[in-house]
Amino acid sequence: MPPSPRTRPPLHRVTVLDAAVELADAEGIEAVSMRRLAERLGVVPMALYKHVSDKEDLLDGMIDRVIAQFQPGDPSADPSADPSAWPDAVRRVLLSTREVVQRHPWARRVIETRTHRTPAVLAYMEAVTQLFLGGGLSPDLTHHVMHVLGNRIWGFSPELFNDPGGRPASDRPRTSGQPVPSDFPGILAIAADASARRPGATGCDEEFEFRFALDLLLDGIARLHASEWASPPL
Amino acid sequence: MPPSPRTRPPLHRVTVLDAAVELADAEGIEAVSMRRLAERLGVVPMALYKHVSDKEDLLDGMIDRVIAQFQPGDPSADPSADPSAWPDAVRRVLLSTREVVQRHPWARRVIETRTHRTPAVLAYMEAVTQLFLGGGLSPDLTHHVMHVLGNRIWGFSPELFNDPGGRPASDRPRTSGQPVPSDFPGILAIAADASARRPGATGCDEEFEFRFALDLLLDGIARLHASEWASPPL
DNA sequence: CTGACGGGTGTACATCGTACGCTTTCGCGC
DNA sequence: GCGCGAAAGCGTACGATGTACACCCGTCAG
Repeated sequence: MPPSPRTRPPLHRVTVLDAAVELADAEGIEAVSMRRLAERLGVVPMALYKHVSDKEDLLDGMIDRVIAQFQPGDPSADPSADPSAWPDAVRRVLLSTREVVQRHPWARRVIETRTHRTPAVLAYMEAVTQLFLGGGLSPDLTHHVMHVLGNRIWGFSPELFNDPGGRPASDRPRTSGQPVPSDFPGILAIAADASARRPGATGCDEEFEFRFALDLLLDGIARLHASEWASPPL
Repeated sequence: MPPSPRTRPPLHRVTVLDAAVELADAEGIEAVSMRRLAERLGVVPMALYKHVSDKEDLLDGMIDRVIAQFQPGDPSADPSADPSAWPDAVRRVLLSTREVVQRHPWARRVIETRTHRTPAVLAYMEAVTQLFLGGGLSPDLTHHVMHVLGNRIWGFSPELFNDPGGRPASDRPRTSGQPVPSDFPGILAIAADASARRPGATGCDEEFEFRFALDLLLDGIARLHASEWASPPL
């Protein structure tokens, strides 16, 4: 039902979110306040609350809009054709993701402060997970590999699976839809495998994940060192 | 009475910072406002500005206090004794760092929002760098390895070396001291090597760093997969 | 005694997120 | 056409936050 014409077409969630993304791109994330955003949309601040439940929801939605630009699967390449092709597939996806994130520099910081796993985030994780599973990696290995892709020097991993990211995690109803588990068979397979291995455990063994990632990196580094690796010439 | 007794000993920078860390540990980082912190110190909010230049400086200082708990070098182990011992040394340092960060869960998020490279941060990076250099790794390889320890699934790396993290990076004078380059010979060696390889370039080649990290991980993962790796039994 | 200075005070302002209630507009069954 | 209920937008108001600015007071060097 097309909105009948008035002075200004009515706002919608995506209109608001895209305007926020645009604002952040142009003036940085700290310029994205409800008032500034409303002003840019020619509307009073409180009008926005008809489309996002609060600012957290706005930020969640902005990230969803960015993630929507990812290209998690290249449908032209059948993943099961060549079982050894998964590294290239993963490389392609991550490099394309990187390109998108670089176009929205603020997204990096915002992603790290998100405490909700929105459907878009889960869908992206599912897509990457499927690349590994489709390549024949076990759910077990895939599980830890997904963790590895987030570990870093500071001594923590960004808790992709468990949720206690921010303290209160206000239970105000999100405006975005709730994810349904069956949409994410890959993630589910991982979770099932993990809980079979550690019955009764809730969440992942972060300590193990950290050591796993660390050893993987140190092994790889030692191998490069032993083979006298050097930067390619210009 | 040399420090003549008054109702309360005067504040110092570290007093303020440690109180802030305590507050964050107890009630979460969002509880750390200038007012709440001042209240906890029995002082009026504006009094804090005699010890920190603004809130960014407060957060920088809090991180410095956390980093001060890291144990970057174990002096009992001579790093040059066994040239193949560097992986263990790195492992020890990172696991101890991880322990500290886990005691201050807010630190993870705050570190990621810092835009300044404070002396404490640089000192920590220097210490890790020295472990690799001391193990015989080339400055070239060490350089990229330091970047690797920060790359992740989302398509960005956390720009450890170059500084354009936040936009304006207010040039108000920080209350903390300015770092002097000669204190960081390891980082310096890396920078020198890098600029010799890419004359005229400013900053690191983030694109290269990302691909380097990605390939390192994918190689390691493929190797584990080929050897039919599985989680150790409980 | 005096004057500078470092630490602490008090007031004031702009900005932020958002609760609450009102008005306008739109689409639809009558 | 009419009325009505829901959706969309408006206006006011409140409490919190970071911090600029002017001031006050106790200490100490001269």
